[in-house]
Amino acid sequence: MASRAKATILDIAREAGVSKSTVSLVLQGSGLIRPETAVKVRKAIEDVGYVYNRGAANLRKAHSNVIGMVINDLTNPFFAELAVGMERVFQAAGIVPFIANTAENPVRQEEVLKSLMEQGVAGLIVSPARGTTPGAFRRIEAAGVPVVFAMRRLPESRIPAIAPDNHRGAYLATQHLIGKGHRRLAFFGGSSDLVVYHDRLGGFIEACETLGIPAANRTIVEGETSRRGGMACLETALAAAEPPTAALCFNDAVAFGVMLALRKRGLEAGADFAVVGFDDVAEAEHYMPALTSVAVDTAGLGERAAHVMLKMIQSRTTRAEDHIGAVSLAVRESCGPDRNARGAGMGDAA
Amino acid sequence: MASRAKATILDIAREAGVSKSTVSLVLQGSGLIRPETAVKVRKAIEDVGYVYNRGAANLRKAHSNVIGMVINDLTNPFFAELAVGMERVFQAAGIVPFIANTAENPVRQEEVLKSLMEQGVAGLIVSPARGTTPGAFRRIEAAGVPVVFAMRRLPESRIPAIAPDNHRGAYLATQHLIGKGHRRLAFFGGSSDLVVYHDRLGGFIEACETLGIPAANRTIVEGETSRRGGMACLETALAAAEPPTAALCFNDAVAFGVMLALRKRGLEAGADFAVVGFDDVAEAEHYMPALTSVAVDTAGLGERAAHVMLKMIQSRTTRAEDHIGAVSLAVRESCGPDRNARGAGMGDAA
DNA sequence: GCCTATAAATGGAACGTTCCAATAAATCAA
DNA sequence: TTGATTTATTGGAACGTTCCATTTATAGGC
Repeated sequence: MASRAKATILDIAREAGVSKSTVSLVLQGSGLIRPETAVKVRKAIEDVGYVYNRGAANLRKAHSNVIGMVINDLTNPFFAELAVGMERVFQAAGIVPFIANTAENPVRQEEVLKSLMEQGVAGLIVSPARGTTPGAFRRIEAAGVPVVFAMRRLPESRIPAIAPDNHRGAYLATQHLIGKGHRRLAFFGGSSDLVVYHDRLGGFIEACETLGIPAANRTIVEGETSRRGGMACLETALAAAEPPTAALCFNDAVAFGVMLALRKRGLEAGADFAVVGFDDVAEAEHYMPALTSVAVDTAGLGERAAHVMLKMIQSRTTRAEDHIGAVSLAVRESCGPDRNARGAGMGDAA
Repeated sequence: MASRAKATILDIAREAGVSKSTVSLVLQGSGLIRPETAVKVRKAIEDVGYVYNRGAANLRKAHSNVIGMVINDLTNPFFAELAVGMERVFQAAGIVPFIANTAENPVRQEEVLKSLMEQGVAGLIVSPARGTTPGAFRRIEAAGVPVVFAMRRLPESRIPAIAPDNHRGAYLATQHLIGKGHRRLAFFGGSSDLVVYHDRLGGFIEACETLGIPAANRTIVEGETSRRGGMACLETALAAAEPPTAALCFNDAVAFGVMLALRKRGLEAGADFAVVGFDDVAEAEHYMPALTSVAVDTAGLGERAAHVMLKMIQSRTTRAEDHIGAVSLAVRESCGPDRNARGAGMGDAA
């Protein structure tokens, strides 16, 4: 039924023959009201088709239970996995997080953050869009709303970040490639306006230097962090006089693109050109050939970020420790057989 | 700057030496205020670090500009694409949609819907979770909040739905398989508590009947709508005495699973067993072998759904026409060469 | 019986906006 | 000058909650 105008606690009160205060108490599950009264009120709530007005409540309480998750690219399954990890934690805490997508666009991000703030969120978990300006979170910090960065962070910011050990992951992957006998390596994808980029590229370079790959034998191609970007990177690199024989990719999307481009050229990932991805999304394992990738425990990091956020809200602070998650290399087929023992043909797949 | 307590329009008013009403007018971009006054007020807004309290505003206006998108499985790129299509439209309209994931869980969905309603959304676009009870939207309808279903709909519901022509899509795909010479067909994945399932299965069956495939030669295996589900379906089907030689899958995720399971058995999708997917997600084209799939123009349907929603909100109605989107079959490699001309070897791919 | 302690329910003042009706200031017609 | 008209600005009452301070009812102790 429900009349046209929305029902309020006053309507409930009238219906149940009690005061609005009593209804409010029932709504909050207070133990102060007599059970029979509570039952009566709850029946009235049902009868009038009441829906709680959180906006009005927050006006008094100034303590919303809404948490915003701002994601830079929802179509990248990596971020979807991250979001799902966080949701698990929030769900257990009885909180419904609202997800918003920025599509890697700082302007859009600005709008999204503004909207979330206006909505009165209790906290924000953000994977900042590429090209986010350093001041983008100043107002939010000033407002005292806790923020944590997930997966990505900003150059100089006091906002806590939850991210994998990108440097080490890249180092491990590069080391693996060099161990396989590759001497001309490439780093594909990403752009230097991302802190993660420098972390990962840094690990790549450090491994090269430590293990004796001179700068002349290193190809670095920036590019979109997408399949398309990966395809472009490979084309660029293969056009060189002495092209690389292996590549560490900024992320799995780029790696898939590289593998695709290889196939287009009649080359086989693994046998003809080694490719390693980063993030280890679910598909990596099922790709053909299966993609070697740096596993970062995406969902685990999402859970961690959510926990940190919960703790910050609870302790009313805007500060927290960074968390650097452990990484490991999931070795599969895409980085191919050992080059030192070449000519042997098939077999061997890590 | 910004003091501990949140700034309100009264603080701005004091700072700018005007009344709160004037500030409110400026905030709403009313043309009634003198430009110099507006400038002064805007400066004050900046100075005090004000953030608009939409909850308080909605209390008066009863007209929020928040739209909720409730998605049953964000990790399925298909739904992520849908969400992105909608976002494009809403962004142009200056609206920030909030996305919430139900993880295919009706209980979770209930919570999510409740939370969104309490937040005072202006409208809801929902892809209902599997197993949603018919009454799940009764309260929302009673509250007069416009709802549209995207991709999925409920058995008996007056809520408008935006979905592809599932029946026809399945018919086309099945027809194609039969045309290729297959005589024992399977339908893999999905479950009968989904309306879409019946639509797609219906198309499959109609094609079989029309084109002379007797019921005895049809295998129908329900299963999870995921890669895992697809793998299970194939195993079940191949265990039969006279196993099928081709399958139409409920969606692409299932199809990928089937292809994976084929590979595990040393069989090749296309050559040894034909598989066709549904939805045509971005990866389908890039898979190995490339997946034949029913293309539904996901992003387009998302945009359509968003437009319908906008129109409903604008015209204050809760009714709208269903929209059935056109479909087409994207023929690729996974359905293999023509069986009638078998033994010829390679060649032919759509 | 009265007084006190406890339990249960209540009225009213906030919270931060919007919007109507009203005021004040400026302009114009006579 | 006076009154009418337009242009800018303003006070105050709402919106639907929460929560404090009270009130009212119930029980217990003597």
